[in-house]
Amino acid sequence: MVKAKLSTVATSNTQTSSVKSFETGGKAAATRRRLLDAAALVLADKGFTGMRLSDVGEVAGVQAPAIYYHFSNKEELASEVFVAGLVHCRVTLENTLKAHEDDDPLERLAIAIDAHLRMSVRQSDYARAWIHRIAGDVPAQVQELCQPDERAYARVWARLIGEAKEAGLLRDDIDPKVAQQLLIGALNALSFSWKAGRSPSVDAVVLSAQQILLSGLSFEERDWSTIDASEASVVS
Amino acid sequence: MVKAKLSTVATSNTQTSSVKSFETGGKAAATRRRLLDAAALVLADKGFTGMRLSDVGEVAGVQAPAIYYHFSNKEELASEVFVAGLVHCRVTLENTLKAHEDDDPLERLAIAIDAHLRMSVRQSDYARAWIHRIAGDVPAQVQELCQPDERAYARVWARLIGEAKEAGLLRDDIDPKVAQQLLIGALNALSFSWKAGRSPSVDAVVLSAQQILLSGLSFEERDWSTIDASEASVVS
Amino acid sequence: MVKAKLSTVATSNTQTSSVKSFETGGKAAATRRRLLDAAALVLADKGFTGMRLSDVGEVAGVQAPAIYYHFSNKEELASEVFVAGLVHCRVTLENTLKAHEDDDPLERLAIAIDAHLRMSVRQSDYARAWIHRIAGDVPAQVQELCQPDERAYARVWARLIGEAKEAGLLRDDIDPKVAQQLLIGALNALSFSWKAGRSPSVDAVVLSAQQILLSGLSFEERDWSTIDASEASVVS
Amino acid sequence: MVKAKLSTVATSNTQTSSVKSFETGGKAAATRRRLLDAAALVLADKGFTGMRLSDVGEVAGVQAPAIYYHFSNKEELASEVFVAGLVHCRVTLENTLKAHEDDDPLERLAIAIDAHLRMSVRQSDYARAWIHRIAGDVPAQVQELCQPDERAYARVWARLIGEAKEAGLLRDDIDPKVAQQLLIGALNALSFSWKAGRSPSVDAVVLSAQQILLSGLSFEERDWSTIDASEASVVS
DNA sequence: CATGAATGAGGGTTCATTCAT
DNA sequence: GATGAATGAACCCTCATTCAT
Repeated sequence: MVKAKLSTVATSNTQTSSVKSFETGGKAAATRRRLLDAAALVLADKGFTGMRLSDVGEVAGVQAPAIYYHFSNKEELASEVFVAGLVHCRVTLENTLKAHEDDDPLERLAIAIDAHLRMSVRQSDYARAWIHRIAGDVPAQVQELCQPDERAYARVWARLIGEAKEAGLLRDDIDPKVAQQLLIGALNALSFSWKAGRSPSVDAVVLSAQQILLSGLSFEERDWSTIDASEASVVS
Repeated sequence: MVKAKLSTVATSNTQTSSVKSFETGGKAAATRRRLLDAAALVLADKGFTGMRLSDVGEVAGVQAPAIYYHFSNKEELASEVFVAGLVHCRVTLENTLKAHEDDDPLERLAIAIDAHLRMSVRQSDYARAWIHRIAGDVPAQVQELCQPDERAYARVWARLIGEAKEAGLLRDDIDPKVAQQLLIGALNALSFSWKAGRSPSVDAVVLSAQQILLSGLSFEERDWSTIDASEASVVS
Repeated sequence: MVKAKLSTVATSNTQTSSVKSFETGGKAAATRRRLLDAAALVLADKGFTGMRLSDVGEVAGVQAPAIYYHFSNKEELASEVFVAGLVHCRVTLENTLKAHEDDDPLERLAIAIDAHLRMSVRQSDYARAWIHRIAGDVPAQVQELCQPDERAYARVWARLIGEAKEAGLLRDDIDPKVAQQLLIGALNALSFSWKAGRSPSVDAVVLSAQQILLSGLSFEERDWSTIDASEASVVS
Repeated sequence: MVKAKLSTVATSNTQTSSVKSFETGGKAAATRRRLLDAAALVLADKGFTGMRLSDVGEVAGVQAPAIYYHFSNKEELASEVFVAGLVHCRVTLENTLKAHEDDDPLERLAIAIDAHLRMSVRQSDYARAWIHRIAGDVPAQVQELCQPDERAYARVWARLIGEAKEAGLLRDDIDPKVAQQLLIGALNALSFSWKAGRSPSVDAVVLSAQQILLSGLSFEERDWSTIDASEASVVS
């Protein structure tokens, strides 16, 4: 069984697939990728329990048992999708933030909000897949496999909020943990409910979210409409 | 087959139970209630797909097939739970707001936040059940049955936000629809991740949420720590 | 799930089934019995791995999933058949021997040979089922469940051989353990290859087996043709 | 597709392997042999139904599909193993007996018992494989392919017993057919249950078996402990 | 001569659902 | 009003088998 590194998969979603046979060398890797993509798509709108391997196979253009050539079971397939999504989001976020290392904490938060929203809204089923995973329908086995990456992703946000707090930019009476969960929850809800065509533009969503969340977190009054992290998110 | 109207069930949860045998007359209604309670509990932490009728039966103290005497299928049972939860939340919210009709829009929002969080965190499996339902694992049939009540609940919040906007209390550059989704999403995320004992106190969560969301939505700077809707939420 | 005691099942095979509803009270017990009978039949000529639950269901007159109402899985079903067979054989053997407690060891061995052969050849699929189990195709889980009863059955024979040895009736140079395995193996082979109509009569098989094995084990020269345990084996 | 005659394979096992690359010319034949050896090993302790081609491949050091270059399906592979085992046993036995042509029938039987036991216990997975096959888990197709060789092997024993009977050495009241099945069954049971280290020595097993079976078959009282066929069995 | 990749049939098992009692 | 017993659809997964390379 061929097993590509997760990081490859995680970032691959944003690349054109026309070069796959050149880069990854071989049918297996391509099929594996298609299966992950398919699983991400299905997970994104059915959740783990609702995902049938036959659906995944159909989307990927293979029979269901072919999945077992590439993954040892449903749990492993789903876990890899979740992990790939988490890693993709975190890496993208980290890269984006690295390009704004010298900005002040609030601006960095604004950039993070921008990046997270654009990723989950526009780009990847992987991101939507793991956002769904919050429902308790994920078996313990999968939960364990994802936990390290979930924590890693959460730590990025915790650090951002921590920076703001240390800089004295956070309102009093705000519990940082609550702030963090509220923040991520709010962003996920937005990406979840966002539907192309029927929702405000992504730009509008991003701007509103920044406005509300940053003014909410901090005393500082600024105009976030000039911040843009979109060029950075292309990096990955 | 005995079949109570949905509204009966929905609102019954807000009444004292001492009169149930008088009003609804007997064993059937009692079992029906136990099944709804059981289903709410199971839905709250397994979601629709993850809920097995045998689990519901076990919690309710009956065999699974007994469910079919009271509900025509799994979908109907779940729908009634969701609707009951939605109605309960909406009615409670409306009652609470009615007691603060003369307060200004931001205070009313603060009260709504308080009420919503306390309901979902502390009180009812019904509320937690429908909050979970955001995951797409609910069949279309169920979705349709719940839609009217979902919309009704959403309208309460839409009105609150609308009032604030008309009063000129909302920041510019904030799309009201986005604000609404962000708000509810943030609250649901908080109730979702809240775990007795391991999380900050409910009071702390409420306060932080109010602080962030209200300062985020409005230019006004206030201290929300004095607002308390808890006496109102006891009404239901 | 209704669960009859094994001993009931074990001995039930030799009773007329016309009274089952009177004795065991209920459809479940009857179906359970039919399933065990069916499984015994299938196991007897396909072995564990070769047994399909659909076959068992068909023979028993139910659908395959109905098996799960009575047994928790294939292993449990098979184990119960094996154990029932073992218990049936052992109990029958013990009862038969009890009726010949005062006979000398060789006569008791002759009686045991008679009983074992008649049981496995003529009466029960259960006996044939566990005789087949010698093949290694039985999962460890099943093996463990049967081991106590296998050992108990083996001990009966070990005791018989031990008695003969202590009475000085066993030839020198015969290892008792080897003798025991040879004995049981020989009997099982005979029951295995025996086919109604195409083989010598059961009486002839029994007589030859006694002749060979007892003369083989002991110096004593006797005529075993007068021994008959058949009346005893009706006991169970 | 290269397809060696069965007899080639069957007898090849009895030749020294130092010349194989010369005689059979090449990689294909070597792999074929490895596959048969592997299949014999797996069949010996899992039986036909329990044998997976992937297991065979793994033992042989090739992938499962490679089997299809050498055999047309699972049944053919197994049949060749069985036939090879049968032929090996028969040829060895015949050679051994040829060296004792002038001995009296009982001595020849003693030698045969010795040879059979040592072969199955010590030497070959092939022998153990076909002994297992007595379980009915072998499909009809395989059964048919093996039948001629099974009969041929059985005839060797039938002849030995026939000789004894004609020489007046067999007890009365012994059916020759029953004697034959009892004999082979007993030997197979012994080889089956024999486990290196935890069982009596092979010598002890052989001696006990001879003692019991020969004294059982015949009136003659002898001491079989001096008979030894081991030098003959080296022939093969 | 062998592998990589995939297929298709089928097996065990789960679960919503039914129906007689 | 509820249970006991069973059904049937569907799911995950295994394994013999195929075929291009």
